[in-house]
This record gives sequence, C-alpha cells and structure tokens, in this order.
Amino acid sequence: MNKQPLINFIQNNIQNIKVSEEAVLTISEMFEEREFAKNDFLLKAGKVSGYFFLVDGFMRAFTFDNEGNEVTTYFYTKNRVVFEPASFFMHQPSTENIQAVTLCKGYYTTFDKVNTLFHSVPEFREFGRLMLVREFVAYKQQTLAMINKSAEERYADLMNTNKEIFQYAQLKHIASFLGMTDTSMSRIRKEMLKK
Amino acid sequence: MNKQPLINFIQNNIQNIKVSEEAVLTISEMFEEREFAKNDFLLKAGKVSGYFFLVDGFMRAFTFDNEGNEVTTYFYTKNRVVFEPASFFMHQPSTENIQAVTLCKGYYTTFDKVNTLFHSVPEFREFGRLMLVREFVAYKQQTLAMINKSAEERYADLMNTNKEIFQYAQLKHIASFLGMTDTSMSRIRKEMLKK
DNA sequence: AAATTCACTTGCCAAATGGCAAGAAATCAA
DNA sequence: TTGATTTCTTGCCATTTGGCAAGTGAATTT
Repeated sequence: MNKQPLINFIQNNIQNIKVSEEAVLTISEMFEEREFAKNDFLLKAGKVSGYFFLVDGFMRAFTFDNEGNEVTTYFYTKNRVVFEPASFFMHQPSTENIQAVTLCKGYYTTFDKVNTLFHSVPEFREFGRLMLVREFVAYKQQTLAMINKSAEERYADLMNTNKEIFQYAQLKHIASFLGMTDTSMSRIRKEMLKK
Repeated sequence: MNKQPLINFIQNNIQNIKVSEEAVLTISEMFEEREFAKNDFLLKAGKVSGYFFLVDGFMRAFTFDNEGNEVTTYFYTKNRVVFEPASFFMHQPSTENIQAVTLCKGYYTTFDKVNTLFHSVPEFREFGRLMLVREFVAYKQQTLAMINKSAEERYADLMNTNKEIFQYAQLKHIASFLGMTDTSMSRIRKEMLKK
C-alpha cells in the first residue's frame, strides 16, 4: 500500500519542519486507502464527517435550503483535504453531504485517529491546523466575493480562478454555488459568449 | 490585575478538562488587559492580527470591495475571541479592519505568545482549536443563509438570531453585512413595520 | 444655541435576477 | 441504436433590488 502521495502532501504543507521517519510511519498507519465511485457519498447529512485526503478526482458538498432546494456549498479538487469542519471537530451530525462527482481516490481516516495523531505527532498537529485555517481562508474569500459582486462578476471570477470546476461540475450545481438560478447563469453564459 | 473572566472563559470552553493552576498562571501571564475607546482599531488592514478576548463591548470587522465600498464582514459581541484567522495564523497582513463600535474591554495577546501557549499548554491548544472551529462554523452558517435567501429573509433572520447587533451597529453597516444597500434595507424595515 | 455633519428614509425610475414552461441538447440505459 | 431521462437554454413577464437625489431628523462640534 503506497502512501507516498499522502506523506508528500503533509511534508509539503508544514513549513520549516521535516517530518521524521517515525512520524511518517505513525501517520501512514492511521490512514486507509479508499476509493469512491462516481456519485458515491463521502459524507451523508446526519453522519459525522471523516477526514479524506483526495489524491485524485473531484467532489462536491451540498445541502438544502428552507425551501428544499439543493445548494452546492463547495467543490473539492485533487490534492486537498476534504472534510466538514463543523461536523468533524464538534463530532456533530453534518448538515452537508459530500459526494464524488467523478471516480475519487485518496486516503481516509476518522476523528478518533486524527485526534490520536494530534496528540502524538506534533507535525501532524501543525498540519491539521494549517488545513483548517486554509479551509477557513478559502471559504472567507469565496463568500466575500458573494457580497457586493453581481451574478455576472461572480461567474467570471470563478471562471478565472477555478477553471477546473467547469471541467467536472454540472452547471446547475455551479449556479447554486454562485448563489443564482441555473436560468440566470445560462443567460449570463450567453451574454459572455458575445464578447 | 484580575484575569478571572479570561480564565473562566477558557475553562468553560474546554470540554472535560480542568485547567490546572499552573496552566492558569502561564496563560494569564501571556495576556494583557486592554481597552479600546469607541472607534479605536483593534486591527488595521495591512497589519497582522492579534488575539483579543472581548470581555465587554461591541466590535465590527470591515473591508473594501473592488469599487471602494466599505463592506462589514463581521460583528463581535462580548465573551468572544476577536481575531482574523487568515492573518493571525498565516502571519500575513490583514485585508480586514476591526474597530471598536463601543468602548471595549478585554485581554490582548500576540501570535508569538499564543504559539508559545499552544506548545506549552495542551489545554490552551484545545481552546485555540475550539475558537477557530467555532469561528468557522459561525461564519459558514451566516454565509449559507446569504445564499438562496432574499434580502428580506436575511434581515429577518438576523433580527431573530442576533438582536443585540441592532442595539449597537449602524444600519448601513448591518446592510452591507447582509449584502444589500442601506436604501434597500430601509425599505425592508418600512415593509416589516406594517406587519 | 446655532451650525455642521452624519445617519436614515423616501420617491422615482432603471437594472438585475427569478419563475415558469417549452424546447433543444446531451447523457444514460437497455 | 433507440428510447428515456436529465441537463441546459430560451422567451416572456414578474419581482426584487439598486442608484440617485432630495429631504428629515438626530447627533456632534464650536
């Protein structure tokens, strides 16, 4: 079982600290290789989130608003840690679903194991904090753009900064992610073609 | 110098762990009592965020969008930790400002000191993670509401869940926080009075 | 207390976005 | 390959929200 991609990712995401051989081994043991077929769920609403390092594939998080409409809250591309912080760290049932959009490969673990690593491997603790902070920062930037930008600007921004999303995700999912209807987004696309 | 409110807050926010006397002392030493007069800045854009436990008062975070409009990104009520996670944890200049809306009292410290505490006091490490997770969760819920809710619903939601914000904040700041113009919000208020 | 500034409201109209339903296109299943 | 299902687009019109500028009222300064 080759966990090198996982080790490399962790190593690359801690500044100034070389992960010791021992730590590498301890970490490796706690993760298991896992695949998700297209449309399989990494996380279902009501369950507690796990921790998944996505080596290859594309995932989508979504929930439902008051009127029962599906709302896409996030897209995950490869070389990212995929988890729902609220559920994972608070051990609470998730309100979100996370689903494989394409075939997904990576390494999976649970809160208990992550917690063990947090207590026993300082390097991993740093790594965990960095992942959390990174999620937060990314999320904040994304949402700041939502405020005080028009639907068209939001669409253009996503096109420029996250082109790979358009490669994998359905347009209606991108639309709800951007806080607009698929109808509106379709019109925006039409307008932008003209230019 | 009485740091009991700080200790109590930390104690109350770690599950299942009693903070030792020694830890209490170590933590206390790292924080200094601090006051912010009305309109004073806890954080200015371009500076690196500190860490402030707000014992009493009300604060507001804001930044500017592409067109130069001020956008309120957050309100902080008492008994909360006030900091900008992106800047604080990544040691990067903040894009946000945090300003005292009323006279504010609390305990202040820097990244280096928090880091020292993270490494030397496990209880504080847990506390720090909980604060970060809590910020993230709160932020996520807030922004989820922004998507797929009308301006009127967003206003009503905030009224129901965070009434104290209306006690202290200016209406135009609440409006930009809710992602609408002050003009629109004024009209919404008028409509809601009728009911 | 008067002058000045700032926050908020309101009327008028324009622009952006949504809702619905029908049709076209793409995808999936047999 | 064909039929069925799903996704995406489009036309028509309604609704929501914004922009501007004037007006009111409250707070602050001198």
